Amino acid sequence: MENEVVSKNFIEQIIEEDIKEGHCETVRTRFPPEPNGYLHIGHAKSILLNYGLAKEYGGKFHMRFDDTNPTKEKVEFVESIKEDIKWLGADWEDRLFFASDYFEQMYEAAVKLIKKGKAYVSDLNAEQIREYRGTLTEPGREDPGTSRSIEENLTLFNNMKEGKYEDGAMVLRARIDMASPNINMRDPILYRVAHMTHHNTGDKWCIYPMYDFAHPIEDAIEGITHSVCTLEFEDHRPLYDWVVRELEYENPPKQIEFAKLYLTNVVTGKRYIKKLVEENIVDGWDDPRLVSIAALRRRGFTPESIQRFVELCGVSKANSSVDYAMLEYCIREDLKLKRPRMMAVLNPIKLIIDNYPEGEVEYLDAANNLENEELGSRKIPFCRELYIEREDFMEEPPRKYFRLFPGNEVRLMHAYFVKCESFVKDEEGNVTEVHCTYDPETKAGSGFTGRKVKGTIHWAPAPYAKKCEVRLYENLVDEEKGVYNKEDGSLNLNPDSLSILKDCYIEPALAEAEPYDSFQFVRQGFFCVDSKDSSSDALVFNRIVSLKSSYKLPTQNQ
RNA sequence: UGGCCCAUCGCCAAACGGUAAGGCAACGGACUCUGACUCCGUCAUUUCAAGGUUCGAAUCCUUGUGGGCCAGCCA
Repeated sequence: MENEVVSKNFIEQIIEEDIKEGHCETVRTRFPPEPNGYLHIGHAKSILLNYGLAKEYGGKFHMRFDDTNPTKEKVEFVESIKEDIKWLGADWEDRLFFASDYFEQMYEAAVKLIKKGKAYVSDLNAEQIREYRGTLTEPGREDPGTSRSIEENLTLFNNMKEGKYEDGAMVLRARIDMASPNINMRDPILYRVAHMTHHNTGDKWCIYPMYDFAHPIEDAIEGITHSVCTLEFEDHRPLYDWVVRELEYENPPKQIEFAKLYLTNVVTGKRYIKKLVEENIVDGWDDPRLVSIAALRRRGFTPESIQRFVELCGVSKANSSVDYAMLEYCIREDLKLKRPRMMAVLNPIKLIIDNYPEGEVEYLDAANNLENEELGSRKIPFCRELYIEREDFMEEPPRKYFRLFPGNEVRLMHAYFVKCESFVKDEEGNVTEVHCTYDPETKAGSGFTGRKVKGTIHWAPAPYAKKCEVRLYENLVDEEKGVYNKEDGSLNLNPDSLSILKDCYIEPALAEAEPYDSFQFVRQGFFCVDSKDSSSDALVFNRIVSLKSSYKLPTQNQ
């Protein structure tokens, strides 16, 4: 790991060049979300990228809410966003900012532009503005407002601020180039009127700056050196640079764009998730099948696993979609050595050891994680009646089936070898009991080497095991058909995305598990106590991820 | 059909004119008290295509092709 050669991504290369050439001594980056929704895995990339860059170059990372449009923003979201970013491990220390704290400076900046003849008030309505803007292939036309004098513009803009106009009646526009092939440069709107209470500034303002005007100012005020954003803002860079230049900032920030993170077979669109929530297809924005930060946390993902994932994905300008398997790899990798490996029987069937004395119990020693001694050990009661996984017994086994079947011997993990002698079926032909004999000489830890078995299965002691609920998850959407329906754009939902198993048995040591605690359930995967629906007397576990398996039951193959 | 951006293995992604890293996935095999882990091995004679420049091109140029973004008083 220490010797891992990690090649620099293109942003690091730009930064190193900038430092080398003396454009800056160190870096200052920021994550600037609008508080209008919940964060998801895609935002994690941006957060961790910006935070990581600051750390890597000994710089500072800022948290900044880009709250310039009160019609879309809510405090509820600023709180959830802060919580998610903290959880992810991006520490902004005392550098928490709000774009709205700079409204005064932005207003003054606008006045400055007017005085330079670089901005004017327009009384065109929204529809007219659109008409005048032209199209992708035709240039726009001059706004009649351009003929106003500086004094008149100053007065009008002040009137806008004073609340003398209705929403939409007037806007402030930059004077750039109505014929530019880049539509963002066709006299973009700088300020609009919105009589609306802002979550931070209340009713102090009734004019609000547009993103394109506000963002470069925010960056410049905070001394951001590299303003990292996603690809769709590439066309805005000339405008970003124009604002910074016209306002004559001394250390102009540099905007750099990278490609967003997309995951395969995952739903991130706000509209879609909203619909899923409303139709009760998912259990809120933190449903474990979603990839919002809150959902990943609830599912049992760790910040470390997400950090690693983002790191592994890399940063480039190519639009791409990362395989979900990569995320699974990262969480398995993170939990592998950190978590106890316990036994849980998800789909139980009784196993009776006929030659084990009735009523007797012995407490077996079991290491919690054979690959990490620091995790210690626990005792597991062992007795005559156990539960084993229904899948681990077959009356007529296929080839290469190493588990229990009549006449076959397997190891009960942490316990003894048992040999299947017989089984019992009900009237419908379902196996209800498997009967075995055990060999006392084969006790775990005894050093027995007399013979070997091919299979080791897990179990839970019937009288001592605790019943619980386990939820298994698959992709929310159909992997075969693709995420979206080609006809109407709706989601191709996977009907099996959630399976609830209510009749599961866990070994007694697991009874004390608290919300967010996670474990490996041996041979099954990693599981986490659900933070929403679990209680101490009715535990609910979420499967975070299954273990990899090179064996498929033949029945599953068809 | 205006402008900007992108194209390297199934999926990410390096390579910066000197002869295609790495990870995920997959597939063999060894090991195994998890059919897990670990280990060992396989996996791009070729970089969207065609031309050109060069002793030498994934890298530079040209022309195509494919994909993304832009016509909010959203960010």
